[in-house]
Amino acid sequence: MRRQTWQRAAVRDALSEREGFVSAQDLHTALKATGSPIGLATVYRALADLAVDGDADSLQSGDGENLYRACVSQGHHHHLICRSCGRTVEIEADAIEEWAADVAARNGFRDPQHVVDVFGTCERCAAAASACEVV
Amino acid sequence: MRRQTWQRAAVRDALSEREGFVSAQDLHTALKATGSPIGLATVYRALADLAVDGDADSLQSGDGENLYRACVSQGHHHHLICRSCGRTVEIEADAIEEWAADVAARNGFRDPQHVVDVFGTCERCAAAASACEVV
DNA sequence: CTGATTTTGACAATCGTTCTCATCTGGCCG
DNA sequence: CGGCCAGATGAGAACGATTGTCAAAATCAG
Repeated sequence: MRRQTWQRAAVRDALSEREGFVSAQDLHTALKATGSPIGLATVYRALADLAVDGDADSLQSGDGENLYRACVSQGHHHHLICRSCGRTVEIEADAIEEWAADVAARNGFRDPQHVVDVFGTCERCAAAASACEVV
Repeated sequence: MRRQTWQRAAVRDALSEREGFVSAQDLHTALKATGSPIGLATVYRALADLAVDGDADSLQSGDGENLYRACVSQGHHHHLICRSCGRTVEIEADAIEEWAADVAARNGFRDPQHVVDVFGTCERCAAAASACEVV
């Protein structure tokens, strides 16, 4: 049975306060900053649990970190992620689901799962970045 | 300028002998097994170079490893990967490219990049696995 | 061949994550 | 209410993949 502890609640709350994906380390740092004596290992465990329960989404950043995000829609969906600020838009695409299933089936693969995420630079960051670029 | 060394060639060859994705560590082990005194750091560097040059594809496995694979088609494409044996099928999907670009544009995101990979269990492995399952 | 420059490789360092284990605690039962 | 016990916690060690360091070796242009 899964127990109700203030640590889990703290992790869940901290996660839902963020707009985009956060790393476990960041979340731990943030929690510590608020005075929580929560342990790093606990944050990892809580996040893993949330991900399993479908309350959070996880993906791996390019540099070997696991990122987590509180999920609004419970079902299967994908993300459009700003590579600069981490802001995230949830997207649904039945067409993709079908395509993936179809491709898998056509090649004799069973139990298709897919990783579909789109990265980009959101308007806000694109504007900020172009101001700095040495064009 | 990039110099031509037997180590790079060895890595490239070892990579193209494999049918699916391999981790840097595996490749290093395999090379060592053939008697090469090649160093681990060198394998990592060679793989990173290959990936940059477009001669190899890289992706991250679920458990924090970078996997590499010699690429047949040079252009942009995706993969259908057997989660059990690592066998890989290259797939192209213009529809996906368009969809990704469209989604990005509709949400005001610039420079869309996407991660689209399908994992499954290939026929061979599915057969092998079902034989073991405690149904 | 020679010299400049890149590459190599052994090993240490780093970084994210997981494990260990003693301790604590939530939730259920009497 | 009090006790019990499996599950949860946390400090720190352990771990595994990757990257950095730096002297020695190898490559290539002239």
